[in-house]
Amino acid sequence: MANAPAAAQALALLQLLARHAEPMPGAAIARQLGLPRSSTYHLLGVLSDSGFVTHLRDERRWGLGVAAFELGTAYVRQAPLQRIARPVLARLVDATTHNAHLAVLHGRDVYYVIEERARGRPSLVTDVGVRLPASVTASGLAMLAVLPPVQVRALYPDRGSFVQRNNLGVTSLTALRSELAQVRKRGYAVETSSVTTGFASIAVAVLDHNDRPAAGIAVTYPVDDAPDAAALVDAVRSAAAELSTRLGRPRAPADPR
Amino acid sequence: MANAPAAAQALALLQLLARHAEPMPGAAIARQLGLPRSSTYHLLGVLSDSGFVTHLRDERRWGLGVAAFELGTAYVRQAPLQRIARPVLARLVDATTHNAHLAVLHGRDVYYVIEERARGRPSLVTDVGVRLPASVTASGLAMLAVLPPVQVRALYPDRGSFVQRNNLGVTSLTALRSELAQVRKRGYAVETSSVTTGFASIAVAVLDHNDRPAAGIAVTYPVDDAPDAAALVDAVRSAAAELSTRLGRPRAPADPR
DNA sequence: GCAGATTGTCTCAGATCCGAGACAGAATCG
DNA sequence: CGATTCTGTCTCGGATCTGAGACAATCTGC
Repeated sequence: MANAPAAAQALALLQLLARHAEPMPGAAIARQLGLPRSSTYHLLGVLSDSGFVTHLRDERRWGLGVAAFELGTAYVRQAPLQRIARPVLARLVDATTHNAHLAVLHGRDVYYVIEERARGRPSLVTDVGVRLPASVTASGLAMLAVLPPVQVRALYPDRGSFVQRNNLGVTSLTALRSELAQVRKRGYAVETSSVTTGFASIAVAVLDHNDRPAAGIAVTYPVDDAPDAAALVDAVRSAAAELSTRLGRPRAPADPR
Repeated sequence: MANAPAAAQALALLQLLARHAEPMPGAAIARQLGLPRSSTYHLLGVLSDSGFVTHLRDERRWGLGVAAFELGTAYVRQAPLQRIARPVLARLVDATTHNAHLAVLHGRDVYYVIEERARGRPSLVTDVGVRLPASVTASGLAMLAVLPPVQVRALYPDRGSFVQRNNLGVTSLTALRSELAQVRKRGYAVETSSVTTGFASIAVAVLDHNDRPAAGIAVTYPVDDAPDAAALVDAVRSAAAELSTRLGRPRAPADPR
């Protein structure tokens, strides 16, 4: 399918603004998008007419507008991912008898969108609406592992970007990269006690049709249970593959060697 | 400025999806946007490639994607409106000695993005992050009053759309329209005790360069204080005009006759 | 206060896109 | 089970856009 280049550029502009902590000057937007200045101001005009972008005239900068906010909250309300994921997680919970959850990557955080509790299992901190640092969660590591390295680097520019939890979790980009290499090698991510002391998680990324992480799916079990990890891995992987397929990805994630 | 029609259409598509409670079939999207089917699938392709839209293949529907979510939360994080509004609200609080807040319209709710407390005044329910039904708040009424009537009707399709608070607030579209007509006539909105018993608010909409409500700005005072309402109205109106100008609107809102 | 830099607007023609409609596959209906 | 409808993909030429660069206004630095 051919592109609608102006549409793609407008979306890229929005994503550029979303990645920055502050509104940006028009020329910086053009530069970072690699667009002619006239085309950029053209797009900014279209985006501001529809409310996606706000021109802060006195600061001579451009930032996201209320329509961007509305889009984000409509996503949460409409919950397209959850609609198809909920039955998948319900089956995963039934099959494994452990809690399962679904999270989306959100900057350096994960944001939990489904928490499915197994019968007789305790509620966990990974409840819907909660955010946790991606680098200390299995879901987060699974998703980070399938991002291009430059994007991981952009997320973690310095040691100050890292947050630990329960005194656990990597604290440098080198350590993170090493961790992510292991995730890729295994085909799944794990964490033990860094989210909830005494609990461990196994997670796999759910990939969209462009092989980007749409979500991470995980099960959490008490360390003392010592369950059949290989069986859990298979179950989580199957669930992730099913979700990917339903999101339009042509095939399941490659099995590890 | 001429249009980039594909960009504008892509944004319109996103807003259409945001307005619907559920993902939509491709042909329905085309129909409601008044676009040729091939152009619509074209745009859906661009939008799904960038993650703004998700194709739910089994349901044969299209819904918002994770990139939409990221945009919304980037808006909240970046807070372009708050950046320029905060000093304006601080001055408003100083000048009036009452609490002031800023809210954005969000479907049938208002969402509070700034709460500026005056010295010696109590904290109110209208704290940052809180949502309240627009029809029971002064800020909400002020913003609804500047929406086109068809948009107001779309927000409130039936009596079930209305929510009261403290047994106050309109409960029908006819009553709402009447209320909004009064808001327009006065040039500001008021509510008494429908948000917090014993407190009243005066609000004015902050308009963007297309005369759409970017936010509502309000002061809240105890009813028993019986402050100089005309002075409060002037102060709120000035603050709203200042914000509108900084958002690129050419002139302040017209004074009422 | 002035020169230079930056921001934002505008023009218009060569380059490129958009969309009517054909087509194929899948789902629905009787 | 076959007909009909719906979904999604694809082609290609007439219609329209994109972007180089000129210009004006504003800001910054000296």
